[in-house]
Amino acid sequence: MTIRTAAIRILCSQCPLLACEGLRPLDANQIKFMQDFKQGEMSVSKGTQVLVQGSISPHLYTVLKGILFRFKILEDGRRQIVNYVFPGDFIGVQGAMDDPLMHGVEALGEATLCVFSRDRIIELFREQPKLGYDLTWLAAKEEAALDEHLVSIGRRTARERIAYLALFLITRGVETGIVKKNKLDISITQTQIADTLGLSIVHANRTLQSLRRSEIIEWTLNDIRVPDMEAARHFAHYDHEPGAPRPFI
Amino acid sequence: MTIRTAAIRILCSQCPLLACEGLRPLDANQIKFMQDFKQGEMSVSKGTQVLVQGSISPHLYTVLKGILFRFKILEDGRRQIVNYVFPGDFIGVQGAMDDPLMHGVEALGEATLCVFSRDRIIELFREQPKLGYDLTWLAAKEEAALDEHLVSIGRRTARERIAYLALFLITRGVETGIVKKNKLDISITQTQIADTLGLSIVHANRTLQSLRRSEIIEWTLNDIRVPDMEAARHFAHYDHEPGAPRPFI
DNA sequence: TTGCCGCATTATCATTTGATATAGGAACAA
DNA sequence: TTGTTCCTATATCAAATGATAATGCGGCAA
Repeated sequence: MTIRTAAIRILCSQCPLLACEGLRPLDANQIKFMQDFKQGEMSVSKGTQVLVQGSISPHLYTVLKGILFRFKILEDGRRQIVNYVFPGDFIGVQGAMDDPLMHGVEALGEATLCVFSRDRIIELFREQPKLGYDLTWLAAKEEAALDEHLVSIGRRTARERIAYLALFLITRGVETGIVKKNKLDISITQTQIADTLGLSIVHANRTLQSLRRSEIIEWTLNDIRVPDMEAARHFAHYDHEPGAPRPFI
Repeated sequence: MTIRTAAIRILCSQCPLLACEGLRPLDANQIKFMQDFKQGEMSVSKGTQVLVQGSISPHLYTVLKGILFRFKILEDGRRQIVNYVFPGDFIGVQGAMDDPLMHGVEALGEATLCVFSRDRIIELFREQPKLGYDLTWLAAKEEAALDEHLVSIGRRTARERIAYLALFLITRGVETGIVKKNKLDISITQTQIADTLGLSIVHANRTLQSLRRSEIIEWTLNDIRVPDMEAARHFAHYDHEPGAPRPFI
């Protein structure tokens, strides 16, 4: 659990996301604006909570590197992971602009984030309408992902759910250009899988093994492998393919 | 299943939403802009699909009157209702700006909608940055609602889920000013409740009756009644209260 | 090395939830 | 009136999932 905040070391013109296949790069003018808008950087280690449920955060973030997850906790400790956060994603808006955060965000591994000031967000809408539009676009995508998660938990069987999650994560990886085709290096525990899909940990384990034996999904602490993407998509009733390049700010 | 599209009869300056308690009214300048932006109106009857999953819709809508729901269907017919849509809500953005819709929207009863052209949405961001910001705000609220639904389906028991949904709907009703305190006139079938909460219809029925006997929730085809809101919130582990006025466009 | 801790695994048993079938009431149209 | 259709309600049985407990293994720090 380490947090290292830093002054600006990475110039926006050198932003690693600009080179990221799957992400739509900003134009020169936008980069100039963002350079001024950018407040700092933050590097965190595995397990660090970047945003804490119930706190009020004056910051918004864009993920530069690493994968994180968003979650909610009930007072009695039950946890639900609501989505995963990939490079290029923007976090901190969800829920409300000023109120205490209704969810937390934790890093799955090493991650670095770009820090913005919440107060200044309206400037972005005024001075860079296209970026404002892009923010709405990203929010719409997030909604679409949450919709799909709801279908999974609500209507898919345990085996379908796990296959769905594997496909979802790999597809997100492809979309952000951090992975090639059918294998994603990502460190997710079975407890986290269970908390994502509304299963008990024991049942998640059972189901994982069943899928392994059926050679549909190979999922370890280190990576997810899908031998036959098409077959898995059919099995999970999930035929989402990587789409248009995602904007980011 | 009736759809009546009409030329503009309601001037934006007379928009029923302006008088709606719980919604934050537009200023004169914004109203003028929206009047030009508005393309028409649409009235639909109970059961009508306003947006059809898989189709490409050239329109976006603001709900003027009535309650609708968003849902997704798998090829084999399994349905998941992902959220409910109240007056002041903006629909059609979720999922993507150009691609085929990944969800449908159906009216729970009589409803009327304000119609906008999808192509022109970028104009709104350019000319009315504050309204663009409001759209993002609404999207953030939608995400927060979906997060909460995920917690319900994933981690709440069947009884908690139904209590949660009752509270959620009543609170939404209060927020948009269409209801007073602990009773909401809304026509939802048990099948729809089941499809919202990831339950079978039989189990939804069982649970509904159990909650009725416990005097926690009274839910009929015509309305939802919660005798003791505080007790119900405690029971469902859901303590969301109506918040700041919602913007709309 | 030793001991601790996080994670995966397995077994056994209890509980929740789903599937199927059937019936009754209300609304509505021929 | 009769015959639909939609919705709620109930019963019975089967299947999926959860709870609890115990084991093993690898990493890591004292």
